[in-house]
Amino acid sequence: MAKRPTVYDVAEDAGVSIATVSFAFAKPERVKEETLRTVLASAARLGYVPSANARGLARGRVGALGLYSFDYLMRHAPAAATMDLNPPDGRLFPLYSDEVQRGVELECLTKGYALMLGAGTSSPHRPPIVDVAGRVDGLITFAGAADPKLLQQVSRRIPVIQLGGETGIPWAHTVLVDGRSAVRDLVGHLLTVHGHRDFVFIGDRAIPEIGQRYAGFAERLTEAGLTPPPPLPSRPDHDEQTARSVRPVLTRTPLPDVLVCSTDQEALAAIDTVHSAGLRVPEDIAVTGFDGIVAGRLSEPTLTTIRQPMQTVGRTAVQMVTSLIDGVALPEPPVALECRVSIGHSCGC
Amino acid sequence: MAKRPTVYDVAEDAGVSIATVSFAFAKPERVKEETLRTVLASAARLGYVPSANARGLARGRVGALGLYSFDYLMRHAPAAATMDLNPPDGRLFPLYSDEVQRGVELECLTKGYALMLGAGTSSPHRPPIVDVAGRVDGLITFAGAADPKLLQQVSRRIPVIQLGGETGIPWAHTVLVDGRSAVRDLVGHLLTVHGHRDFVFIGDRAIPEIGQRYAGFAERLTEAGLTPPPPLPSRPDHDEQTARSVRPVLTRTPLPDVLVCSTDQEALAAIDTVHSAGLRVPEDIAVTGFDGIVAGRLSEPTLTTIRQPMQTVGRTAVQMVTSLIDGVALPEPPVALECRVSIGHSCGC
DNA sequence: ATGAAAGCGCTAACAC
DNA sequence: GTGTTAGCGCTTTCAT
Repeated sequence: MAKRPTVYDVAEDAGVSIATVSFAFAKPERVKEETLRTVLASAARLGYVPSANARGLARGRVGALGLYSFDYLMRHAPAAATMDLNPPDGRLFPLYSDEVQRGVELECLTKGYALMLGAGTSSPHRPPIVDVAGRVDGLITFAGAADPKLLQQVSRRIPVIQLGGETGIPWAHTVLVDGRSAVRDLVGHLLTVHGHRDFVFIGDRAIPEIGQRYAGFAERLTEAGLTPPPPLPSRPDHDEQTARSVRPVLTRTPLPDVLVCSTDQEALAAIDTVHSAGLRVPEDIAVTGFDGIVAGRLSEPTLTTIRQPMQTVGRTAVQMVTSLIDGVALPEPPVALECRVSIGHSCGC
Repeated sequence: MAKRPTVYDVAEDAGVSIATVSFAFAKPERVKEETLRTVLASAARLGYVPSANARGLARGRVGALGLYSFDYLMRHAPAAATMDLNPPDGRLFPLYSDEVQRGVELECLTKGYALMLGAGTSSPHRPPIVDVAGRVDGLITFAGAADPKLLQQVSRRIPVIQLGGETGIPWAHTVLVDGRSAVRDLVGHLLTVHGHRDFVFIGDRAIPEIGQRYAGFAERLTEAGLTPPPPLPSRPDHDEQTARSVRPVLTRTPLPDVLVCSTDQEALAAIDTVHSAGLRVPEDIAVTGFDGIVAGRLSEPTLTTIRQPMQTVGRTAVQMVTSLIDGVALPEPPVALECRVSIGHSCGC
């Protein structure tokens, strides 16, 4: 690690100017064949690795995108190495956000962008999201992961794409997913195939995406001549909160037919709650989710859910930011990605 | 995106010098209370986002680590959005490397480092790994993912940690996993619990980690008075190659008792091959793997395997690079992480 | 075809 | 406590 060689070192070693070294790497055709060879040879011998930061500074573009996720990532760590040895149940990894991230990674690679994740030194005046933003040409963030005020500030510097969340925010574009009609389909399945009539919805309608799902739920029930119940409060990242909402429901007589949950994580928590109340899924009560995460396929019973095209969501986001970076306007109105009902055993099928 | 505000803009707006702006963010205590407020207010109003690149350039450290993975990531993408809607079988994601990556991500976050993934502009003279290396303070790479020559070159500039692969390479440190004794345990299980005697090993002994696994295999068989067979050629990322090695084995009379595979991916490919030959696992022949990936728990039958502490591998790597960055020498000799046998149905249990 | 020189945005002495 | 200034390593006109 002695002293990191720079253009100057290479230039001196090759007996040329730093400009020539720069050209040798950037526009080889502008340099005489022989000079090129000399320069490249010196570079290789010295172990020259160009500083992408300096290049970024000089050019005004660094060639990297940023992805900012929830910090509850942190909570999904095995506490000790021995825990890591027991096959995990998928309740921790991979989650929805991980599959989206994978899509982002893939698209970045194909497009030749490096991807910057998470964040650094949380000095009081430089919050993580700002830190990431300062390192990249464009930013993708999960809705709700960062303070909207900061996001807005960041969006004055670089394009920002939000995954999920409200559309129509002037300073951020979003990738849309059509959860509403998928939930309509799912409720239709529960109504017609299973003959369910007594529905419970679990989830926080205040989250825009969940609001859409609830809308689909309510619409379909209304069409069937039923009165949609208000949603029961719950959060995907808070199993105990979900349990608190589910428990009272399980004492009703008669039991409702089905718990329609706004995410798979909540559905899995609900199933746990049902089980610990001594009841069975789906015999006593059916449960459905939304997302299509891996854990839903490892659960007992397997989860009936709605699958989002998670990787495609990530890829789409990358396509959107890179367009904006290149100064290309996004198509209006934005296309909403399609979801699909995925039948498991938890609905009674 | 108009014009990105810089320290100069903030300084002018706040009526101070750029140094004061810099201090306001870096060492707030060194600035008078009132000045601090003024500066922060200007910064907020202008939408100032500090450039991490410029800071990195000036300080000689950027506060980011790099992770370089296999480029066969690219092949693991759903070809179309509709494919993405069908619940995947886990054969594509998450793989071994994804779980390790997760560990790297988590540890980076807790340590306040940003994480740079994959790479960019493959100009002929700036290969991806060099590109990543030019953006970070330390690099983690999967063994075999990059050209050793380039790695060596990079290691002159920043510390490099290799995941798996040979130890004793002077220019790179590696995270060790004790696969050998775990395979010994697994073979012991197959010998004593199932009474197997006729073993087949599938995997490429030339890959250092796999070589270790084969060593454990051979040792344990020898102890039991059996003669270990030579390994059958195979690669984790090449199902057809695995199939070609397995097919001839299935025509032997009598059939071998068990196929001990060097990775889960090869084991899953082997199971497919057995099935398409019209045979059953484990009734006709048992199969075991190594790694403990998610797909092994979704397969039919579930896979008996050896679970690596994948997240811990990633976290350990981060701890190692950051130590090196801070100028702290690594303990000698390196500790090898422990693996554990994970029983599924594919061994006959 | 190659070199000289002016930045890119920020940090860190050092001076006031 | 705050301002001046010299770089950090590279790109990029503009000359030659």
